[in-house]
This record gives sequence, structure tokens and C-alpha cells, in this order.
Amino acid sequence: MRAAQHTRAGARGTRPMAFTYEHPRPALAVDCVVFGLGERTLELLLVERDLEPFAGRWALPGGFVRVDESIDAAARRELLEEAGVSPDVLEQLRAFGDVGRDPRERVVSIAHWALVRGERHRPRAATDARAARWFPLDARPPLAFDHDAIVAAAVERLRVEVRWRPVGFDLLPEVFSLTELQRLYEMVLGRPLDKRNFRKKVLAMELLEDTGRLDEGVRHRPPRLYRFDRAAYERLSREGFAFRLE
Amino acid sequence: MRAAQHTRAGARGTRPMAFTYEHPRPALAVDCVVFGLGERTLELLLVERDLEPFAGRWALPGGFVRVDESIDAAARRELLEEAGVSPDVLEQLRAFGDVGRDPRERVVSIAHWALVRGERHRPRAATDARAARWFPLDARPPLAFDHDAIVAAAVERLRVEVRWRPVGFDLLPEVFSLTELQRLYEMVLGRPLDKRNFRKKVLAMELLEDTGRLDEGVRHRPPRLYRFDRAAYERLSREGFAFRLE
DNA sequence: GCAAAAGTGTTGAAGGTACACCCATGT
DNA sequence: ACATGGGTGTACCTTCAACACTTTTGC
Repeated sequence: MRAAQHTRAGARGTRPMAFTYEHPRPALAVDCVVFGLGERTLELLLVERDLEPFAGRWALPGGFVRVDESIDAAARRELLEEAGVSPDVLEQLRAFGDVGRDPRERVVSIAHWALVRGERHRPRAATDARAARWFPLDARPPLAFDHDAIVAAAVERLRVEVRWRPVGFDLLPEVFSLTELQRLYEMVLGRPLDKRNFRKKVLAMELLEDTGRLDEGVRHRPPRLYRFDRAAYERLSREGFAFRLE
Repeated sequence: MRAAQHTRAGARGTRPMAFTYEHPRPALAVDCVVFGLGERTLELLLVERDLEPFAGRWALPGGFVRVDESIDAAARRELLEEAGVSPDVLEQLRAFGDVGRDPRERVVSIAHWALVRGERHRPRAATDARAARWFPLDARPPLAFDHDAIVAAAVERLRVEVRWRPVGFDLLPEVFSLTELQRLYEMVLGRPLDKRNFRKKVLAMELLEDTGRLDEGVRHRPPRLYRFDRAAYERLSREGFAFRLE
């Protein structure tokens, strides 16, 4: 049956062409490192595996790429199926393809990283997963397969991205205080930032719109709430402006 | 036969496990964007395809990943087999996996970028290729498949890498003049650089060793020849130094 | 001596870092 | 009134960009 499928695919061109190659092929998967924002930690979305290998172990959400869907579509589908989330930002990280990384057989996984606004996404487990939940990034259990290495690479990538592209805003609620933004940067970069300098730089970019609203219901002076002005960002980008924060 | 192979692979674990998935799988390939340095241009290594589809068209060297080799090993093997080159730097770019990118069937390609020192590598054609040769990057023929998009992504990546990591030196001969280095940066970045400022910055990093030799046999004042001090770079990196040029 | 590229410093502007106190609110 | 985090400006230093002429060699 599988062989028959391949033969059909091989005959799809305008004239008969040989099947692309004769050898057994690696399986192709996607895995997603999904970041969210907790109270005072960066969080990571994990699923508890229901099947061997590594049944009962926590792992990155992911699965196999279908023959008729793009790689990114596969990543989004698996995230929705396995964990019930659909991120705003989802990009490729890189392929992980060591020969022994899956004990069943050769599986090459194209790792992705994604950001979701924590509040909107109550994860729910589904296909192949007993459970799905958030863990603080640095209080996560040891992961199945080579997923610890994938997470490490994704964290490194996030640290770079957040400084050069306005992706941090995709972790925050639509409206946020400058302190929340600064805390996000401190969590991601793993070091404290100077309050005055941080605010100066952020505001100097003129990408934050002051909503005029205050965050009441807090037991101290209520902070101003800002909104990231994506339209302004895209306009400025076209004019050669380069985002840079810390 | 192919199905039998898969079944064997599925039974390889410590206890019987189901085959990872039942569906037809995408084929997995690698493609390599290999940069070299010409007299006054950046050059790109291309192969002329011998087989359909796109027979007679120029394309990136590449091919299918074997089930028992890592992705990078596949890229190096294909480069050696198809074009007879073996680069010093070879890194993943990203996967290209649009459903229609190969007319035969679904093929996901993991693109790589690589740097070789031009002189050392006379390309020679082999497997599946009628010819292999260097083209000036911006005088290249239109490429097969989606390879033009892959090249564009690789150039963009190279532009970033060269500013933040000392990869440029892997395009130059072991010993080079500051003018050669500057010309390389100008080619990659696509803009002229100020001679005095460039030299000031390069030398301030203290990563170039003055060989004391001069490049004779040139019809003007002979330039000093420098060597990139990789050991010093690695020592400084461990101490937190960050390479940055332009 | 002429052509060709090598080599060399200074100045002004901008941006980065360090740093401490008062303010508005809830309890 | 006190606890909690919100909000603000300046001075110094480093870094970056702009800029032109003299030197050495081959022919």
C-alpha cells in the first residue's frame, strides 16, 4: 500500500519519471517549543506521552508530517491536536536529525519555536497525550528523546529574537505596563535590567501607544497601560528602522 | 521491499513497538548553498542537472538523506559526490517544505550554507550532475526547484553571520591583506566600507596576527599579510568577548 | 615620474550606562 | 503611616561616522 502510493506520486509528472529514490526513508516529524508567560517565570508547554517509547515521560508537542501538508501546517496541526493551542508566532528553529534520536527508527524532526499569550490558552490534552500543561522553563522535568537539546536551542534563539524583533509582545496581554514588559525581558535574558534605561529605550522607539488607561486593582500606584503599535512598527520597518531592545 | 525495510526498522527496539506511522512519508533531502570567493565577486557553486525534472538546468548541489546518516553527513557526502568539494564551514539554514516544490512527489529539503576557500576547490562534476562550476552570485542562471529562494535565504544568513561570527576568514586564504578582508565584507554586505574605520575595528579586536610577510608580486606597494588567530578567538569567546565587525 | 593601492588620526555626534529620589495607591 | 511598586533626569564615557593626504612599490 505504501509502495503503491509512492508509485502513484512518481507518475504524477508530465511524463513518466523515476521514483525519487529507492532507499528506505527517514520519517519526518515536527516538534514545538512553545513559550508562555507565567506570573514570574517563562513557561514551557509540555505533553505527557501516552505511547511507547517514553510513555509517561514529558515531551515537546509534535508529530509526523503528512505528505500533503507544509511543515508549518504540520506544526500548527500537531499543536492544536495534542495540546489545544494555536500560537501567534510559530517559526522554524532547525532540524534535529541524529541517527539514534528515536529508538524506534530514524526520525528527523524539524523543531519549531512558538509564543502564545498565556491567558488565552488553557492547554487540553488529546491525541497521543495523557496530559498537556505548562511548566516553568527552569523547573521542567527531564524530557523524552533529544527534547532537552531542542529546548536549549529554542531558548537561545528566543534570547536573540527578543532583542532584535518585537516578538516579546506576543507573550504579553494586548495591554501591558512597562514593568511587565521589563520583567519579560529579564526572564528571557536572565539578567536584571535598569528600570530608567529600559523605559527610555522602549519609549524612544515610539512603538508603544499609551492607552491612557491605568491598571487599577493593584495594591500600589497603578501603572499606565500601553499597547504595541504593530502598524507603526511595520511602517517604520519599511523605512529602514531596526528594532533593538537591550 | 521498501515496506519490508520499514517493518524491520520498526522491530529494532528492545520490545516490539508499532511502526512510527502508517502514512506515506515525504522524502527528505539536503541542498547546499556553497559560497566561494572570486577575484571581485562572491561566487556560488552550482551543478547542472543530468536527470529529470529540470534536466539541463542549474541547481544547488544536494540529494536524499540516507536512513543511516545524520543530516550534516548527508550534506557533506552530497557535496563531495556531486561537486567534489568539502567545505570548512557547513551549517543548517532551514527546511524548505512547500508541498509543490518538487514536481515528482513531496520532498522536504533541509538547506545548508557552506563556505570554501576558492583556490583549494576545483569543483568536478559527478553523480547525477553533468557539470559543476562556480558562478558569480549575482550573475547566476535561474535555478531549478525553489533553489532561488534557498539562495536568497542563505545570502541573508551569510550577511548576518559575517557580522557576528568570524566566518568570513573561511572564505579567504590562510594569509590575507586587510584590503582583501575589506573587499570580502563589501561583497557580502553589498555596500562600501570606510577603509580607516574598517581597519581600526578589525585590528582593535586583536584577532589578527601580523605574519610580518608582505604580498610581493603586485604592481603597487605590497600589503602586509595577516592570519586569523583562531586560538585567540576561542580563548576570548570563553571570556565573554563577542566578535562584531560592521 | 606616474599609476596603483597601502597605510595612517582626529573630531564631533550619538548612544549607552550608572545612579537615587519622590509619587500614588491600598491597607 | 507604611508598604509597594510607579515614575522620572543627568553626567560621564564609549563608540561610531566622516573625512584626505603621504608612502611604497612596479613599470
